Amino acid sequence: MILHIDMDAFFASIEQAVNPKLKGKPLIVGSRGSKLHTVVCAASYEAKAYGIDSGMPSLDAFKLCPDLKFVVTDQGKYIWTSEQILELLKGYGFETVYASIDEFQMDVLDAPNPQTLAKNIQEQIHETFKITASIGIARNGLLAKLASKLNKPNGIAILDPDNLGRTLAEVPVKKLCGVGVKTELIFEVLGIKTCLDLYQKSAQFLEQNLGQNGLNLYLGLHSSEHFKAREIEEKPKSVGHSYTLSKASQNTGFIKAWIRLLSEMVGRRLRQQNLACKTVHLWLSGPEMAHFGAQKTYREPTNDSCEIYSRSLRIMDKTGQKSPKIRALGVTCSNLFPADNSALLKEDIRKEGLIKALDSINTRQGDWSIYPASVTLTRHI
DNA sequence: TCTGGGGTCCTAGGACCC
DNA sequence: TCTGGGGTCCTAGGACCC
Repeated sequence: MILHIDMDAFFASIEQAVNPKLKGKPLIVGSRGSKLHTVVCAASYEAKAYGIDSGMPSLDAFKLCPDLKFVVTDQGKYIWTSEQILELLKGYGFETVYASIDEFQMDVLDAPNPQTLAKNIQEQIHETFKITASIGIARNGLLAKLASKLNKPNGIAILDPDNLGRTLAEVPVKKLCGVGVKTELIFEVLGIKTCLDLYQKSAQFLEQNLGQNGLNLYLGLHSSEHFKAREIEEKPKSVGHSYTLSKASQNTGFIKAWIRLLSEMVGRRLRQQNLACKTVHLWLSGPEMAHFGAQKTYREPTNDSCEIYSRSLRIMDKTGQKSPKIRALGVTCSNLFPADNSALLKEDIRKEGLIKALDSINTRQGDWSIYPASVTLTRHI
């Protein structure tokens, strides 16, 4: 059996646990400082009672509940808590993996009473962190994850041969991880409405109609395979940052300053993790240009923000437009390798030394103590 | 007054090599 | 000059998740 442990309103619950003034209050956590120009990252259960949920524009959330409390995300705090929870779970002696920042899976093998185990885990998490978790139990990861959503918050649900058919018949297929808007549309045409409808289709039927995605869903539902371990320590496959401007801009200098800033942020993260990238991906979008994205792979890996910036600019030239109207933009680096800090040329050695010095100033004095002057342009217009 | 930001995986076609 | 077959890497874009 697999236990899927899903934290309830994770970010919002942590903020309430840390700050007693927020306890019992409707609260949202937003991804950015300007509280009317962001979307809801997490909503406390008090906020959910007003119909607020993650993904909703914060403006709409404030309309539903004017007294809403607002907190800006603090990723460091959430990652730290997530790691602590993983350690706690590993203490039970079963193989446990990280599924996302607020989800964990535990292979409890043939534990005699998984429900009691789940109850103990919930209590220990609550005692330690003052937050709650919902737990799903089933014979594989996909079903366990589905089960964890059935009794939220602070609930336990088990899917076993006794209740599987009955339960799946009540759950819309959209609830299943891997079924998004597009897949749901295809299912509608095929007459698949509930998870049970999907469960009863053959592998061949699903592969014919949905290709690999269909086959994966079939396997996810029917296999009793061991979950795919994804360790928290695994290195990322890409690192990126993006930003949406408050209104579209045609000012090339301003746009370039933003690309410089995003390149700086990406470069810093690469250096912190001792990685370098071969591929740089720049994307731009605006009212007249739904989405322009292009990537380029270079022979030499880099984690120098300046180099990432100039590679981005070369991609920008490919838009073929002189000064396009831009509303949102992003810089992402992929094709990651361990950084090789052994420059040979005199000039490269100097450059490496300079970057190291700047990074150490920012580490000691706080982020953004020192940064390229051109970045200040992002604030002046 | 329009809905952020961080990711992963998959597919299909082109370029190029042997 | 034209033809097969096998394989890798790169790019663009789609779908999905938290």
